[in-house]
Amino acid sequence: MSPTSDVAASHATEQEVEGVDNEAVTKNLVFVAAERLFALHGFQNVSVRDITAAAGVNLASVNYHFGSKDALLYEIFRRRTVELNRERAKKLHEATDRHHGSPPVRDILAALLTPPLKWLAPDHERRISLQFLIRARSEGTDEIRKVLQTDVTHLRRFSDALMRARPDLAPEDVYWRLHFTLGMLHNNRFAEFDRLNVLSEGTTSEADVEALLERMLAFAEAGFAA
Amino acid sequence: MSPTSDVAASHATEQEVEGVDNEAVTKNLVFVAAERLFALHGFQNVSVRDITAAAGVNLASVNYHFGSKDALLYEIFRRRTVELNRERAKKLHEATDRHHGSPPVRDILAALLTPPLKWLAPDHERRISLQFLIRARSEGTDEIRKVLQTDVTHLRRFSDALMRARPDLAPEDVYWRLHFTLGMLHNNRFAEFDRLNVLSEGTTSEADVEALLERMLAFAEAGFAA
DNA sequence: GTCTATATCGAGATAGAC
DNA sequence: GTCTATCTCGATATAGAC
Repeated sequence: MSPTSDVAASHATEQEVEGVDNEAVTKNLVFVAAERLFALHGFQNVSVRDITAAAGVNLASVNYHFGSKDALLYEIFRRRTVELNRERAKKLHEATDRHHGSPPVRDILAALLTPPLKWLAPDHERRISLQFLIRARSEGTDEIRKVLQTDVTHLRRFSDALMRARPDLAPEDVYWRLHFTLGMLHNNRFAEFDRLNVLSEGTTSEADVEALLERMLAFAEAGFAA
Repeated sequence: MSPTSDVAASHATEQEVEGVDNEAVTKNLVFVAAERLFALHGFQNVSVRDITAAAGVNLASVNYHFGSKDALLYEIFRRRTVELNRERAKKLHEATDRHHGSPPVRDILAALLTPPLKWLAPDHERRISLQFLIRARSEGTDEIRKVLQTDVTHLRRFSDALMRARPDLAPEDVYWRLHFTLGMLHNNRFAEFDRLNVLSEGTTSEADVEALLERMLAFAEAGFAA
């Protein structure tokens, strides 16, 4: 059912569909262009003009479709966060089922790290989204930082699971080690990879995300075992 | 030799000294205020007006003493980076002497992590400087990021030492694990601590930097041993 | 709904008085 | 050297034509 398959269809319907589609298309163009530019250059270094120019839409589109530049940033952040955390929760759930209620540390960490690492792959559709999320965490608006601080229910699933896996550890040991693991994850920024590549003279390649995930899991699992 | 110990001294000399001192004082007031505000709120969220108001000096001071807001940021970054890396290099040197040329992994990591962790102490003079440096790493100007990427000689001392300590590891294993360790370090931002405190319901305290250093060293050392 | 033109604001930088 | 007043620019947001 291509748009041209039935040109004789009612004119009114066609206009309606076109209108709705165009609006959705424009809004999405803005969303995607903004996410990309924010991820690459930082929120404050990208103007509404940059965004609309890159998206090939009108300057007023941002305010019309999202209300403000801040609100646009927030909407991107929310959508991608929900998306990422849903993947993580699904993997944690699967691991819990596999192990009849209490998966080992490695499986819990894998549920936490695999989704973002998959997003990091050079050809992955969400590659730029991950960079956006990492940036938003420290460069975002007050509203975003407020959400990050108060909404920790997502993380709690993982700390709870880790405590069940390691009941011998004091809770604060688990929290700190989870903090360290997240630090490793959030350091996966393009700029940091570039720096690492300079240091290693090109021998480290972040393109092989499977290998990188394995390295991170091994490092973090050993840290938890200590 | 306090300034009031010899009020009968030559008037000309006193004026000269006062002039020089006042200039140095003003410049330093700007430097310190800017470092603090940048560290707390981010480079882009702090205006020259904010800085001069906080420092209690004139609006034109930033441009007069530093040339521009960017140049001010750069000067703070350079001074603190040199300061931090000097402490680290000294510790690495001492460890190398202690172990007759090739210190173990733990001592190398301690040389890398102890100086910044000491700075993190609640009553430490450089507490805010560390937050500044962490922020500058991702939020700084292009010039700062360029320096970070090209000047890796400081880091190379540590990767070389680690390779000597673990000649059995492939160089890229060392580079990646160093990258992970630095990720842990750079995650020590106030905002991340706050979030961790919410998650742990106050049981994690970053105020005890000795304990935090020990935790980080144990985690990273285990990661290197894997 | 879309787009142009513009209002409004706040920023960094600076000229010129003292 | 210091400070006030101001220049200039670039930003977001929006009014109003179509």
